[in-house]
Amino acid sequence: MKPRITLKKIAKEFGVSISTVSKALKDSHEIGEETREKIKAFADFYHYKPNSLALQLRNQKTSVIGVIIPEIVHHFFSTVINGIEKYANEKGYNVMVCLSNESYSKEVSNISVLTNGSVDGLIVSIARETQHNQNYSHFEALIKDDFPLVLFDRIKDDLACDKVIIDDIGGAYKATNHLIEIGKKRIALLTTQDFITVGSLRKEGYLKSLVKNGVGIDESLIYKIDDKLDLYEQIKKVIFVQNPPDAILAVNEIYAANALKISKERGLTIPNDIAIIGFTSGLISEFTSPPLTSVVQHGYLMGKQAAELLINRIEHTAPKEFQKEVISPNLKVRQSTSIK
Amino acid sequence: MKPRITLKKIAKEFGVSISTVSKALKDSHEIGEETREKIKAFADFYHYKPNSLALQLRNQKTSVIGVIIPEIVHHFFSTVINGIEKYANEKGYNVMVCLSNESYSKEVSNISVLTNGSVDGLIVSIARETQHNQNYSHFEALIKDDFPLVLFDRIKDDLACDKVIIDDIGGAYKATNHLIEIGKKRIALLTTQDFITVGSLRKEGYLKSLVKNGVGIDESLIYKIDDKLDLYEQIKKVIFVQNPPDAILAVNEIYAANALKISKERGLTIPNDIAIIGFTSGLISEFTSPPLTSVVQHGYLMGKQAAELLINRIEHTAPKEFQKEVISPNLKVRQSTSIK
DNA sequence: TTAAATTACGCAAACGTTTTCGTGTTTATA
DNA sequence: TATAAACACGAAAACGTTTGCGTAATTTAA
Repeated sequence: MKPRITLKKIAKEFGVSISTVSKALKDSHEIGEETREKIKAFADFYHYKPNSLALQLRNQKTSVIGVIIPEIVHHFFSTVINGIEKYANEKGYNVMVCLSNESYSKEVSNISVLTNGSVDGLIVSIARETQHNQNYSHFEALIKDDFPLVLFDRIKDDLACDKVIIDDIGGAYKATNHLIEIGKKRIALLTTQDFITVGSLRKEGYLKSLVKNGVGIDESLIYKIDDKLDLYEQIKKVIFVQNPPDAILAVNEIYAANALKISKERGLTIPNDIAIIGFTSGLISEFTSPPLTSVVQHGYLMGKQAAELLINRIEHTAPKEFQKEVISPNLKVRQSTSIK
Repeated sequence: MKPRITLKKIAKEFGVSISTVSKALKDSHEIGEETREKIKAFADFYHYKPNSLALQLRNQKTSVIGVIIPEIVHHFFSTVINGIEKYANEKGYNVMVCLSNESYSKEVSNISVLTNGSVDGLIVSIARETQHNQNYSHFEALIKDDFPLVLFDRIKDDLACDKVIIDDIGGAYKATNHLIEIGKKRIALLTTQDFITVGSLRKEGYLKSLVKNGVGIDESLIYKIDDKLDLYEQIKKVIFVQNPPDAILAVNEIYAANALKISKERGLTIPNDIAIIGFTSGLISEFTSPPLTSVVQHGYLMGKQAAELLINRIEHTAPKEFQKEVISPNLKVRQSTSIK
């Protein structure tokens, strides 16, 4: 790479000092008109642009936001990033994305690298492994230093920072209510293992609805999918039984789409024999046949809000108390639950 | 945010010079054992970490890679980022992601911001608007300065830089051959407008296959979808005609999934009445019914290769001539083309 | 004609590092 | 005992900016 042009080089060119050049380029009236103009012309010709590292160091501000997410090949997370990027950009910030790949140690090292001065603040969705081993000391250290931090989606409630989450309980509650309204009684829940916060919250909403509607809770209808085992086989065990459920609430799109596929394989008609709802973030639900009724998650809005909270925190325009924004999901009714 | 601890502060604490502290922390034997140990203990206690801005400025190296893509809410692009991030991380680099949103001016400003010293190199997929107005001067400026640059997927052939692309011609060729092999004759092409490179390349592969197999080219079977108009209505015009095509090759997943849906609405059986293949990158094709045969694009590999080319360029371990890597897509045959 | 005001610029510190090259003190060698 | 080597540390430059302050030279006012 060709060496970039600097104030020093321009200064040498005209035999003036660096400060003269700097001021000239900023149209300071301290510098004589003639000098100013020739310096500006020269700088322009060589496309002078101030080195941002130097500026960042001097100003003690990078205008970069770090984002750490478990994975990026996931419609929900990429939507969130989109929201973050959009808002951050409007406010003059850039975005640095790091992936934890659900790994605790990667999350720790990402945080360590990013907080060495490269970013002004951090937006994080916690890795699965971290949620599992419950070790949040890397976050606590940030908080102790008042480092601007926003947690989203996968959060830890007792960490003292801004947060933005989806009302998972409400989403699952709405969805379950809907299934009950269309006459379903034996509603299976396809969820994750307990340590995944969103999974357990959605379960809570599901249970709440059952109770409120006077439908008995049948623990045998609650299936906890283990991500390490074969998905297809696990869901098969839900559907290929003597007396399959008459409805399924799945905590994500993939579970729902597989449930749909397997139900059809078993010859069940949808939604009459079995109705299906999934939490969604992607496009799959739209293109299955029949299309899947879904709890839609507004990732873009989530990203925007997270960025807003963070930037307010960075720029000290936030209230002293930490905020917790809750985003309500919608129920998008499609044919997998519309009984004529 | 609490002020971070610096060499200067440690130096003051012990009444030694900054250089002594720096050397002590690096276990230099220039510093006496006793001084060294107490400095290290102190630094450790206060979690001293060198400020990376300062290091970057001094070393004239950021170890950050800039990535500019048209959009991120797109399975293909997020897969590519995943590949970039993974490889870059292994090599000690971080990734800064910017979105052009298909806009020329946004692309220009992104490049301008990132090349002001914040990144060591750039990986870019060109915005649609740029491809349209054919103004590549912002790239030419980079190239003139020998700024490390890798273009992927949406490239411009005459720019002198490393590139990685998918063999779109080959992919469409394979797909069309496959349709002909299963006995189809009136194969429609659902493509983009001509200025989108990938669209026109895929068209080329399609035509090449028709010619090679002695199937006549019927221009009326080539449909150029306008992204600004309603997608559903445009595809409807392909299928709801007196004599619909007996096969469709769609240049992306969404076109294919919609074609499938509309074909079913019109009462056509798939694949007997009409076979469908799409270029894919996401998960939709897997969950439609029937699942869609697809040309799969290996975004992860593409990202990895782009990162590899770039880092070699940055670290001067690349050959002088620019490389052009071509990735061959696979044909994943599913039921939308399997005639028993 | 002299004092005051203005003009046009340079110096140097600051941001936080690393590293080369001293330099003064102690220890070892002849 | 004189000299050389080893030891332990500091000064300063360099990366590229910005900015408060100082200061010559010139112009203005009295």
